[in-house]
Amino acid sequence: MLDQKLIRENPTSVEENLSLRGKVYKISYIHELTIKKKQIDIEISSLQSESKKLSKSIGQVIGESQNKNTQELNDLKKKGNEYRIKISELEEAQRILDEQIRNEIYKLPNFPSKDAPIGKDESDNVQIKTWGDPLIKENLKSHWEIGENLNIFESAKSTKISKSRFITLIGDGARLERALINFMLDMHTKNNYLELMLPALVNSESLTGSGQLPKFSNESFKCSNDDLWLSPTAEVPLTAFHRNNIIDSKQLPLKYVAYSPCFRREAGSYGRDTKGLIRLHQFNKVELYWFCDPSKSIEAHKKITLDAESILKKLNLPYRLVDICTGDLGFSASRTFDLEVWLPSSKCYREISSCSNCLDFQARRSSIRAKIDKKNTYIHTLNGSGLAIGRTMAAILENGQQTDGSVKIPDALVPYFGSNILKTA
RNA sequence: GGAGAGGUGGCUGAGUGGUUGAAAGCGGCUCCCUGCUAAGGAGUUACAGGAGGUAACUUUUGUCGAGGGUUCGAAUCCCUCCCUCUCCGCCA
Repeated sequence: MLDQKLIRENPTSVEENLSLRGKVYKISYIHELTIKKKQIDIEISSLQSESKKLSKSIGQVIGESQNKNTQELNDLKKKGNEYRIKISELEEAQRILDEQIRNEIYKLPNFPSKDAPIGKDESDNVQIKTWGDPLIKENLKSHWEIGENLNIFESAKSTKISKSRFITLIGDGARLERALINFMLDMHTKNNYLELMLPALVNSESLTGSGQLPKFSNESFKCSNDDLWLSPTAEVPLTAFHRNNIIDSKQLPLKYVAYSPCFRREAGSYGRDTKGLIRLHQFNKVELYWFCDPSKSIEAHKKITLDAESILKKLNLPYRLVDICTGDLGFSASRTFDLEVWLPSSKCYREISSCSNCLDFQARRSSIRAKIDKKNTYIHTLNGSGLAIGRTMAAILENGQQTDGSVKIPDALVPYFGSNILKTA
């Protein structure tokens, strides 16, 4: 959420900053609302002050006299009643205005960072570096072909169980998924991340706090009988973990790692990535998350990205680092580095981690602060996948494939998987 | 799911309509005292927001689980919701 005070006092700069996303944002309406609301806030406060003094004086008069029905008292009470009516009218107006402002302000995305490359869409993203040698050969199999041959996952039965875009992992496939989760959690906890196992169902307030609601209600699954949704990413409960908290600034940065299943409706992506492990309604992910001092978030963003990268390096998977342009930034992000892993069958890099600095955008929505220099200050939040498990498995299958149809397991994973080769039983 | 009991400051806990943001105790902080420690004494100590000031600070509002209501005035009375505990039922 953007700062309401900034919208009220400097609407032009707000519009300019937002327009870096390559779209026009008109905020004159919300600007007027914030001005009106401020006036009402001031008026209410001064009326409350007068009314409070009056009530105290009534208390005094009653205390001093035996007779509780004097003309003086009745006049004072009458005056108090007038205050009460006036205040409640203003409070009603304030409530309506506040709701209108929230409705509007919650739909405004975060400001893009000045450091992010300016651009319209995906095609303007900037490759910062590559790591490893991309495997380029003819007759390479896709991961779903490999998976089918090895019988480690399948879709048809899963479609019967649920619908399309669900998958069942079988035997060594399930084992490999589990190995990847444990491997990543161990790596990150050794690197001073505190592991959390969070609720997979989250309420509307939590989704609003991290930015998924109200604008993207179409992208998550909702439980019809409750105010609960299937969490689309651990970023949601992680942000909500400290909602309405004032964190001791000595504890910053707080670094968390959480494994969670993620559920996404993938509305609007019909026909894309229909095969394999790339785009599913349910997938597993290990998420990294920082709550940090606002003055240190740029440095923290580099670190969280390095921490995600370290997994790809350990697994010896070729990847590249991409600086997401202003037009392609997610709603809550101010700057995002994507890690894209090489998928030889499609001869391209595919996103496997997205590391974002949200500045105080989520902290403001979720009211997460720390006392810094004696003032309660919204902290900065950063999130990054470390990594998406299903896509990591896809990359391992494709990059490790052997001519005999087996798959070489990366050395770092062998202790977790229990074998250095994945082949038909 | 049924029945009952609760939710008050960092903690324990008093407070059923009036100058009460809240007694008392513990804890915290400051100072004093004895060589150090232990013990003791005096004082001080909720939080959040707004406005003003470079700042120390001043001022104002709100807050006793949350949100409404009654009243000139609510921690206290009424309603709704959330949460915790106990018993029963169910259950991994």
